[in-house]
Amino acid sequence: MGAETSDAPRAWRIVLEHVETQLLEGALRPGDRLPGERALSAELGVGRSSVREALRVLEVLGLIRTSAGSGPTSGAIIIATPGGGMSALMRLQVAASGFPVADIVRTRLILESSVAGDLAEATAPAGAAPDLAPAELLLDAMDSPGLTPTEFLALDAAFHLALAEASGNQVITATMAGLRSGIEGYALEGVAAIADWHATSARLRGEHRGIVEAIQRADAATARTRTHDHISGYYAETFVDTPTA
Amino acid sequence: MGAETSDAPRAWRIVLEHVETQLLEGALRPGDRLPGERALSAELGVGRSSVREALRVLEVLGLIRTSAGSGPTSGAIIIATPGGGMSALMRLQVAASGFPVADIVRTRLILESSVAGDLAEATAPAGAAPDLAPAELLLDAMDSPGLTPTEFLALDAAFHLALAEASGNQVITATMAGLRSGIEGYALEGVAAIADWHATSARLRGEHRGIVEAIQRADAATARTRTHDHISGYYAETFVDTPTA
DNA sequence: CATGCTACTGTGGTCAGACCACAGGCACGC
DNA sequence: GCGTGCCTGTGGTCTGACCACAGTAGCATG
Repeated sequence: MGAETSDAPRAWRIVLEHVETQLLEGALRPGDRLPGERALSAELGVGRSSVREALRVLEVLGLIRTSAGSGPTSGAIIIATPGGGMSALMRLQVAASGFPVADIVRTRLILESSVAGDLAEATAPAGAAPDLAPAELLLDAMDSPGLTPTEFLALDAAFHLALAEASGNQVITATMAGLRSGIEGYALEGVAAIADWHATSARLRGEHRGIVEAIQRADAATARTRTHDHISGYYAETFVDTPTA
Repeated sequence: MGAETSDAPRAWRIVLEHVETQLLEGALRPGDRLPGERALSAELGVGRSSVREALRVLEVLGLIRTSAGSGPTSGAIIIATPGGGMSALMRLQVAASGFPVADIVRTRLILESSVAGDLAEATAPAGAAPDLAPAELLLDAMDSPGLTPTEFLALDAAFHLALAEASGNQVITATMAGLRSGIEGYALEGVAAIADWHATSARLRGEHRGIVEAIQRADAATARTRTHDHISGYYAETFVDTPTA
């Protein structure tokens, strides 16, 4: 059977909307399994290839996880891991010149400063402090001598992400993961532009400690400015044209 | 030919990475046409269905636009419209409970307050003011009596987006478009929870004017707090549990 | 009766081939 | 010179086939 004769929205979109509807109705929840591709195909009256195109989209967007074989863990399972989809989106948009790197950095500045400030404010009432342990573990790991710049940057990224996670805001966490992915390539290139990596990494480590310290001291204003300066300082060192806003 | 025997990453991913590489190398730029599906299939040694799965992903992510027929506008053309992909991602993640609505609202709060403040700061040096005309046109449109709540909310969303666009940050613009899409359904439901829509819409209109006024007065602090209060106030009215942070 | 192995079944992954609708370009006829 | 219709190439879709994989049920064996 060829293309639909009448109005016919694209077949794969039918599948996508069907899944979205099921999700909204609560008929499908994280952890549930989708019907098999062949079943979905028959149920919706579209070809299996169209079903697969829709599933591929859902997979890239971090909505489902697919695995072959049989048993309860096989098939397409609803998950909700926004980080992956966000990363793919940002990476490709940067590659396609849709997202200027400077805009990504500016957005990081806004988001991360805010996260640090909120974390500090949440620390105010003693006892209700957010959990910074994961972030501090990463700081310790970054102190280990002999790290290559690449390894260091990976830990650096993980540290910033750990702060976002500590804030408990999943949207911000996923967005930051995506932003970071989008400029990962540039960050690695930027290392080459740094004259004295040893000095720079030492400074970065110190700044990280300073941010955590300000948060734990419940000093929101300092946490914000230190975060801001930390990020803009790094990009000022690696890029010629860096946003200062 | 069936599934690959050896390690073989999934075929569609090969296509995706191929396009991404071409993009990064500059071999493919916005406006360019991708090779036809059949050509790509032959070139990369994968089936056409696999090529299509990859193209579908790129399409949903806002990287390409496809159209049938012949001529220079047919085929898959590189575009970079991040808004669409971001919207799809957010909408589906909310549907799948990956993104709590409260987190989206909190993120809006951060982003939009910051945008308003930056806009005000950019206004400081006379003459270099950002272009708020599109936003003001929307405000005028919102003054028209007889708007249904749905129409009003659409204009409201467009107004907030216009501010983001005025800031010139494409990442923030796209992200805000996505955030908005993610909670669109909730916003519409929320209207029902409002006792006096007439009074509420009048208040919203006034708050919008106030934000623009503060920006034009280059009063960043006021622009920030007014934006913050505007957003959190609206959600406080429509939701029971609204973030106040 | 307990245990280990094997064949089966259902799942996604992939490919090949076919047909359709659509839109531009070209050649022919007027 | 101009208009009309065919031709070709494009995405869009479907069908049918096969493969690799993993769990499971059933059989054979101790």
